[in-house]
Amino acid sequence: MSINPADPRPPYQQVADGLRAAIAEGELEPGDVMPSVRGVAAQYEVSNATASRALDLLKAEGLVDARPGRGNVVRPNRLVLYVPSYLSTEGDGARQPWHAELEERGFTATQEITEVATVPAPPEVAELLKAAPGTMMVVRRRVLRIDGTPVQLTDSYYPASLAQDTELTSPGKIPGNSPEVLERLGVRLGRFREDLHVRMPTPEEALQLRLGKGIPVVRLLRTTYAADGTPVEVTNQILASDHYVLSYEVPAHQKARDPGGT
Amino acid sequence: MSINPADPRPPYQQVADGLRAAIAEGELEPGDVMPSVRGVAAQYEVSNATASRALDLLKAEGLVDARPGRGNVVRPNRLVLYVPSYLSTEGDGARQPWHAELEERGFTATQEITEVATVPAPPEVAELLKAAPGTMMVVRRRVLRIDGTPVQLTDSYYPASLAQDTELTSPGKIPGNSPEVLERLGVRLGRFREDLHVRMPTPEEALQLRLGKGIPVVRLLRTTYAADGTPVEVTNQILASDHYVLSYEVPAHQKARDPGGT
DNA sequence: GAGTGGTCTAGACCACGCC
DNA sequence: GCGTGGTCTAGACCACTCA
Repeated sequence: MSINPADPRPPYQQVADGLRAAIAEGELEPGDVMPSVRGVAAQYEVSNATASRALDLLKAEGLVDARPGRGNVVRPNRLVLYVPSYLSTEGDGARQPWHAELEERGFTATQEITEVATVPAPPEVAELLKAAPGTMMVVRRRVLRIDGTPVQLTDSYYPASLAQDTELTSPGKIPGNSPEVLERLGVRLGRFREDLHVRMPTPEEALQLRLGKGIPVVRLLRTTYAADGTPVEVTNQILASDHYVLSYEVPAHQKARDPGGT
Repeated sequence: MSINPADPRPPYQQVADGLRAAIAEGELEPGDVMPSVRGVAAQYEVSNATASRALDLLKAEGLVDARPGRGNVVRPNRLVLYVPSYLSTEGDGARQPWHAELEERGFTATQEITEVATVPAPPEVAELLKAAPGTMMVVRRRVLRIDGTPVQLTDSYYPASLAQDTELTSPGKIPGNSPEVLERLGVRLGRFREDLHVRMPTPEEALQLRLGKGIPVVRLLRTTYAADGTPVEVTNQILASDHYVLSYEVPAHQKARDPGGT
């Protein structure tokens, strides 16, 4: 049970391989504590720092979570939010909105409005709203929490011309989700468009979403269009990826995205 | 230009902050080489290892890419694939499939079929295809490359009953994308469903997709349903996230996914 | 208090890219 | 050959958790 000096792979990677295999083969299950840094060092006959480096690798892969003073823990599966972009078109008519489903499953979903302000639109938002850069927009920032842990940062932007002197500028919660609110303002809705980018979090995002090492974020830019094609809202969401499965349905009469061959 | 011992944040993070700020403020642009490890160590008056650790952090964030022998480079933006799940429903009729768009932009898209085999279905695939676990399926594995660099690993599974003795079992390329092939086999298509998971790559995936540190992957599970609701294909894709923006359109008469308040 | 992870230092060797 | 990143060691201190 030690490293192989003939192997071209550096020792810390060999150690990481060994630990990873132990997880893959079920010797260690989600929630179990890993052998300690010093234990690993002794077992593989490497220095303390090298063992620690190996564990760092597993953290960066999202496999392991460090709890200082307690140990390194095989990361438990955290997925709770299964999020269909729109509810099934089949069968049984109107279902509950997804956050109600969460409560059925025993979770508590809360939302905090952190800021409501009128600001110059960020360039990307301005472009999606077909406005000149720097145009003033109403922004509503909020944090969505499941059982108290933040899982989503959401900034919604509305053209000031649309939102001024409406409930959208009020600092408190507004009943209904944003499509409902827009319809209440007399907007006939046309379609939504969602652009997804995936990347590692900024340190700020990692802090706000309490992300462990090795957990990416999804940046979801949703543009809401009125029936006449005018964009009326852009929402910039940052999702903690370990809490989400995003699900989309695409009707078959549209073309799918497969590359040429099969 | 050195670290602050009074700051509770460890030195390597302070150093990382300094370097990150230099990037954010445009002192360093994408493609520029960072100061060397030894240079950073001298500048901030920390040990060699600590400076290296700071740079490791930036790598894990996907901000920096190491080129041994040359230096650490501010990661250039790599996004090339803007991928609408289906083409615009507006206006100008049939457009080119997305890979043709790529070639218009001067990229070369190639595809290699790495394996065609009949295997027991992985549990997740079996479930989506509403088959018993372990049912035999035809799998077609392929790698999609842009200008030679692999950006997507794709495994398509078909029920053996459907695929047996058809072109789907042939080892070579099949003309047309998979919806076209399915229709050629007499399947009337109903809808597609795509489930997206985001995580860090396994070492194997990182190797195959040549991923730098700090680049997550998207796992996209697409199920194709026939018009009668029968699932006829499941595709398991692993996407290099730094090459993709995924884009979806959702008609407004469906409900959007916004949480309760606004 | 014993064990844990997190961090640091100083100095060393290697492989690689470039001139 | 020189500078680069990558890695290693040995030993040290801190903050935290748990009993």
